[in-house]
Amino acid sequence: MEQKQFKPLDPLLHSELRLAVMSLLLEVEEADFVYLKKQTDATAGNLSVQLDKLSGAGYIEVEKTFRGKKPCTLCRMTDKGHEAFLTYVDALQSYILQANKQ
Amino acid sequence: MEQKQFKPLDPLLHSELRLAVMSLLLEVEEADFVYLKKQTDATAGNLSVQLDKLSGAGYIEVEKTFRGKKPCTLCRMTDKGHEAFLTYVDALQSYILQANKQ
DNA sequence: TAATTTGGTTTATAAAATAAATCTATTTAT
DNA sequence: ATAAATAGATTTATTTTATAAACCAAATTA
Repeated sequence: MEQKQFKPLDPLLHSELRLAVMSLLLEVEEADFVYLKKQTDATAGNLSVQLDKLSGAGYIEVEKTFRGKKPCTLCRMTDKGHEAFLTYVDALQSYILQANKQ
Repeated sequence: MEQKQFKPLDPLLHSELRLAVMSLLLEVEEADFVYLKKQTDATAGNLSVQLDKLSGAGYIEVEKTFRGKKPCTLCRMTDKGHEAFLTYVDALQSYILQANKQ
């Protein structure tokens, strides 16, 4: 799909949960595991895996700290992630633009 | 992800190739296999599978005819598919709206 | 002190995407 | 006429992803 008409969709972002996480991190700049889990309504296992992928791609930074005695996993979007997200949103337009005109 | 903030994304449409096909069928109302293959730059195998899924969901109609002596697979979007596509595009907005504002 | 809850990770399973192989019929070249 | 190549796909196999289930350690509650 390297055609003119449709721009390729970054597979790392073209996932419901990862997209939701990135969307949240764009708003808040920093969020912990529990917050992300609640906002996305994801299971902990799924969230853990998807955060790993985003982190592995360098789209988010993950910092493991403690809040009091409990572990606390903090996430924030990197510049690279920010750029990738904007590129993804732009690419999406090539698929849905005429639908918006309906 | 049945939360208020993020609307669920129809898994049948949340696929690069199926989304591209639907996007094309929204424009042209009717297209054959070869045209869809060229416009999406997909492999024939992949396209065949994804057309089956869209057809199985009732999002497109597939008519097998002949053009001269060669087989010709015609596709068009159904009302159900049209509705699903618009709903999908609307749901997407809940993930990417703030990005558009950047 | 025995459950239960919190905050996760790891492993296993199911589903999806992609690629490779195959098939039928038709052209084109020999 | 026959072999090789092309068109238009489908089927099967492989890889990748997503999801769910199981698990773990520490902390809290009963």
